[in-house]
Amino acid sequence: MTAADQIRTELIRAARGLGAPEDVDPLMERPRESSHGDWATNLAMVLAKPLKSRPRDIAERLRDSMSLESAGVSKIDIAGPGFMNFWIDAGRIASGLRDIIAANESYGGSKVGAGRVVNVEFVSANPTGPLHVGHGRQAALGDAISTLLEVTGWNVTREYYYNDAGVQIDNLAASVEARLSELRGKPAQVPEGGYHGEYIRELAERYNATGEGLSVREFAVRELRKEQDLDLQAFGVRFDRYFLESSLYTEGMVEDTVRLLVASGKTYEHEGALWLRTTEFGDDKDRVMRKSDGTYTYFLPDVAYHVTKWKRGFRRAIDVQGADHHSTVTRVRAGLQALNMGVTEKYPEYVLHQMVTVMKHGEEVKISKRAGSYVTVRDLVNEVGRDAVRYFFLMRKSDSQLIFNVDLAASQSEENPVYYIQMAHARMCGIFRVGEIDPESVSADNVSFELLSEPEEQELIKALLDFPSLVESAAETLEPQRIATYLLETARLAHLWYHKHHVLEQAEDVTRARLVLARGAQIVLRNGLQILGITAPERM
RNA sequence: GCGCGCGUAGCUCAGUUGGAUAGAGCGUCGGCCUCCGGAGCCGAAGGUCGUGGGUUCGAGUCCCGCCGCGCGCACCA
Repeated sequence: MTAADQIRTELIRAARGLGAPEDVDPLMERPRESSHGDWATNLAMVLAKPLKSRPRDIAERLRDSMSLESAGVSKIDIAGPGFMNFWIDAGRIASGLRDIIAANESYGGSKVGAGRVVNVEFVSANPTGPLHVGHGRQAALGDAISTLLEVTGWNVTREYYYNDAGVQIDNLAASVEARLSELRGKPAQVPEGGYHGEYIRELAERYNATGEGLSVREFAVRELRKEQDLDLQAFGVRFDRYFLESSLYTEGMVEDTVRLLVASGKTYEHEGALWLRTTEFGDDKDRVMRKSDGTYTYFLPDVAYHVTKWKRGFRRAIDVQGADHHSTVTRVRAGLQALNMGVTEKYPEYVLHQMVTVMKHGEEVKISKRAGSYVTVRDLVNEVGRDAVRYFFLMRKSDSQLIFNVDLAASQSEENPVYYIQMAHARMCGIFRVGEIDPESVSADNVSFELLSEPEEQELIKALLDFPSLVESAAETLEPQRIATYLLETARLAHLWYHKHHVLEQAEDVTRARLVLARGAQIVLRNGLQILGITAPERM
């Protein structure tokens, strides 16, 4: 049990003694000001109303009835409007390192997910061209969110939905056919809404050379799926399942969904089209399901697809998408509600991300050679490396626009946050290498933790001990950028400590204690990077 | 026009889900340093948190109006 947990328990006991409600749940927080102690609670202010007393009076009575020697509390102050500030012995704080060493790879994780299943769908690009930077942001986000859920005890399925049916694929096929026709000496126009990138020409050439007995359409989709898989591999993202939109048609799920929606009475015919009353579920206008030409709009297969998620047992599903798709949110949910099959209202959850702008030498980069009108994920990975691309995509919260500074991402200097964090980890490894010590052999037994009392040591240790609660809140809010920010700050503290205090060649008990701290920092930095899908090199 | 998102230091952005005197990096100014692993370290200046109201012990954070920017408003995805 951590010192904070002990204080909390004791606070609850004391508060009940004063007649506080049964469900009293004190909030423990770390004051940002060090003169406010190591832990603080606002409990006395919260209790002011129910107990009909002044916060400061309540705080005093709480203090008087608490016994906190075993938690290592050395002082309690009452400050401001009624905050209670707790000071903990330096040695007691440092002894928390024991948990880090013991947990090792699993430090930071928890079991709050309790093994429940969750489906995380991301990237889901149309197989109509190479992946662009927006897909890259989704890949980094989706993968990090998945890992966050995994380390907090969820059973995650990473899923990719291929829109391999519908109008965009028709456009793709027509575009390739136009280039093919050119190759064969008959000039042709790429159709309206078609694709113009260099890769379309390449596809036509390859089809012309081999073709392999496939239609242009089949060939193009197959080749582009292969290419997207290579992009994702280069980025280090793996999926557990690929779901093909076309299978929804071939297995009759689209038809089933239409039938069930009609049966629900939430549909009507108008001007030859079939509409769904999505306005009954919060949409601003009703939506067409089946067009007057008999084909379906995209949103119907989307609903059918999410029905399969529900039927496959996923009571929780998360979709990571670009914010330009945000209008699908109410529609898909409305469709699921209209089916009246018990799907929860907020199903699926959405993580929407804003646009990515790529900057190089102070100017916006808009085109790639192969894709023509946009920058691809592979361009970025080739230029700055996988780790930097991952970090830069994850350093901002998803609903902020993101400027990707290629020059900074590529630089091998401490101004580059990825390099800075990895360097901190490598430095910790360097201590063990120079000292010829196997880090796995570092033990917290018989260590004099009170020797880790330098301010830089205490700051670093507190940051390391905050890691598990940070991971939990990042997982709960689906916000990996919190991990990115935390790692940068923790790396800074590790660098500061490293510069000021030497580990090796000190008095033996000092060296032993500091090795435990170096080991703790190494573990936390490594585990944090792992959540973001970034490597933790041992030397740089 | 309607919907969603964003607006925090000169620049790029954090802000633990409502807490105390709003933080970091870069840049600027001043001063040290050459250290297990590399130009690193210390300090200073810099703010009406877009704006006007509201909610309460307490608001950058929640609610409403306005301004600015982005995205979306198809029988496209």
